[in-house]
Amino acid sequence: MTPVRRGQWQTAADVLTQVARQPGITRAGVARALRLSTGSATEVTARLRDVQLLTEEPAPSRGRGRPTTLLRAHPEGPVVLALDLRQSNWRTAIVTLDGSLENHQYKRHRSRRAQVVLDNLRRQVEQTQEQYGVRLQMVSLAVPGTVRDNHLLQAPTLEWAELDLTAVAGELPLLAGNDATLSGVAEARTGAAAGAGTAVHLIIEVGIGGTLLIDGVPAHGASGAGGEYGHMPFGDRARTCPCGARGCWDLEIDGRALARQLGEATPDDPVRYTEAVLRRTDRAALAAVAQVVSALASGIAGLVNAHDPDVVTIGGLAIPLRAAAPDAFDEAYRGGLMTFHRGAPPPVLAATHQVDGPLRGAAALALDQLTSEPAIAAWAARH
Amino acid sequence: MTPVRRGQWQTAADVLTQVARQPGITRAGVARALRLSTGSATEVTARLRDVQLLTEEPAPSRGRGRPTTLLRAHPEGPVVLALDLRQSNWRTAIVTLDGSLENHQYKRHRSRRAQVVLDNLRRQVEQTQEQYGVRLQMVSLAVPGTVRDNHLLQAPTLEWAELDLTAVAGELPLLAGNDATLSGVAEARTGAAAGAGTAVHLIIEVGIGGTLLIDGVPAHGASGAGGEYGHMPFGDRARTCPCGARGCWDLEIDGRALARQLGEATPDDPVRYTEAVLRRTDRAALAAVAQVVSALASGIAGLVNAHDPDVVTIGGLAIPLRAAAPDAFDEAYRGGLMTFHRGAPPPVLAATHQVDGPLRGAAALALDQLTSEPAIAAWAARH
DNA sequence: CTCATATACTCGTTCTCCGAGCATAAGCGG
DNA sequence: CCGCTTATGCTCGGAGAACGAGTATATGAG
Repeated sequence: MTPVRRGQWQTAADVLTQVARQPGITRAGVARALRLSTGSATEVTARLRDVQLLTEEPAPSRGRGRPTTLLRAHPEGPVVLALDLRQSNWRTAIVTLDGSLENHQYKRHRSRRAQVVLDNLRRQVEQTQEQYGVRLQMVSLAVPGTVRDNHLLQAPTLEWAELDLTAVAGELPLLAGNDATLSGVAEARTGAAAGAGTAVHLIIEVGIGGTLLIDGVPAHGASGAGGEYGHMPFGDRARTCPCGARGCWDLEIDGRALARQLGEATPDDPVRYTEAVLRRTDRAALAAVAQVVSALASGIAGLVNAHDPDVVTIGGLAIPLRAAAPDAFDEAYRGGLMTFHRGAPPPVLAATHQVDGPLRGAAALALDQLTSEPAIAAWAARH
Repeated sequence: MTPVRRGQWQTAADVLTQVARQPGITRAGVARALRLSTGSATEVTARLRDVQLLTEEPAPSRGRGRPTTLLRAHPEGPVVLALDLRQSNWRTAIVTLDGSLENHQYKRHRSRRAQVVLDNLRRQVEQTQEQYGVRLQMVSLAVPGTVRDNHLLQAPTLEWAELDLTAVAGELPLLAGNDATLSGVAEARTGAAAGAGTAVHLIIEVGIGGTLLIDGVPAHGASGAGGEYGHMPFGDRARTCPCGARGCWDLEIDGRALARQLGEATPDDPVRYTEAVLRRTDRAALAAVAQVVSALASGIAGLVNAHDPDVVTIGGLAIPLRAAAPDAFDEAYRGGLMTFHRGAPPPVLAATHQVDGPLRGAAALALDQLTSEPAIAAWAARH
């Protein structure tokens, strides 16, 4: 075995990163993006073919010139299993090196008990391992809760206790992350925030989740629990949050807040409750919605002041909420901005990936690891 | 001129980055840190000597073995002029490639008018250029205000209007940044947050400034205005901030907040006023301080929830404020944390760089540029 | 004084990438 | 239908960086 030479696979890794980030890119396109000479492009792609990382197929011609090739994942190349665990169902897909998702599956939970669900996920991993063998390199898991070092610390929608997730992947490396964070990654890579240097992503379901993204990379914090914007004290200090803190923004912007405004009981399912309130046309409902939308927008303005993003993306219930009270949103948003931001406030865009967001984000972060130089070098050493 | 070869100076740039980040590091130490073979270390240092970027001097021996050498800036190598503009004075230093500050100067403003001050800074740059010639590669400037693309947008303490700062550096590249952000960089590189992957730095003078640091790099946002944590709506929405927004945290944690608590007029100099209140021992003053400290601590807790930092560093008046009411601080800090953070809350440490922080941070960011591969390659091409 | 230790220097080898020149596969226009 | 244009791919010699093995050197320990 040859020793690891400095940067031996660096350019190859760069090529794979391009391929993973821009599915369907051509060989000539990669060469342009990385400023590779045609000679280098030939050599690098040949090397990647040799070690079963990529194949090439003729690209549909676009104008004059010698046709180039599309870079595709090798049929014997490495894959990642992406899992998205949701409240009532879960999704899986196989991610290949060219960034495409295959073998999409959607399954409902029969039982929501943690052990049962995790066993099902574990079985899925085992099945995938049987099917793909050593090609399966990694498992990437999106979870609706706070994740820290592959431990689930709290999951309000699932109502699970603290939980170690590593068993799901068995011997394989696991990459567990918060679903809101991962959907932010998807937006920043291929969605509404594509190309943004700094982006803030927020998603309302039960409470609010989100993440700060810098060049497409989430600010995951010391242990992966970054992005819990719902627990910043933007709200009324008199209210205590289930998280243990007081005045959390969370309490001001979802179905629970609407119910409070309307003097109704705290709903069991805040998402459905919110959707129901959004269908109402009575004055009280409209006022409650406007109030919640204002709380959302002024919090967003605070985050814009703090982070100066190029763009803010919103997902989940934030989209219909804003749509229901656009004026209240705009007023509170602009009103919460520092003066110098008001000239050209960062746009607040609806997320383009919806249900697929977490899965695609999980896929993207896993591919980041798989297309890193050491991972490529390790794979190449075995072929 | 040879075309830029991919990574031609990459290892050399890595070596210089090490030297700049750890002043006084030895050649053997760099080789260990970068996992270079002894042969490569010999070659790279020789190359760096040849192009007048480094010199070596015998290192004081530490134990057995052949003595190694200290890597020092070359006497004819590139330098940066670091400037720290403060309310009543300004500081300068020359920064060399090995990260050391030379020729420290401290000057009081004769006039605080923007044009006069900027002219003085400009003159300093010109003098430095006369003295150092082409060795002077860049000017790095710390300013007590919001900076965006080398424009000063607002500077409450200086009471200046919006202002273009580029003229200060003349033809040279300018790197202007907020002083609080830069002092955070200093903490993250060589201060209390050294080694932290994610750090939050906060500093109270008039209002609160700060930054989120990821691997020692500040999250500067789309245009360099990131880190304005003082303008997150942690406070009372009834109050309007000079920044244009409402409920800003800023209004709850400095001398203006103390005066409001005490029913006194808004002070002209909130810093001195705060220091005076901190010397008082009457019940009203103690209560006001406790209130402000609580507002500070619960805001910090919110930022910890959001960013999950390894460590929080505080500077300026935040240090004596916390010292004056440590119990109020701890209670509000812990009380504002999400439950899972309470087991091992990130430490809130006093900044170790005090007045030198902005200057050292400005120096560090400038050196990041100067020790980047393209800058090294460009310099080498001329020697 | 000798040995152990840590580091520095030398040199041949390996490997990647480059650029120049040539080859190739399309579309375009007469 | 045949050259021309255009974009891309392939080949090959060369440059340069980094490595490893071997050797040299300066210190401390016993």
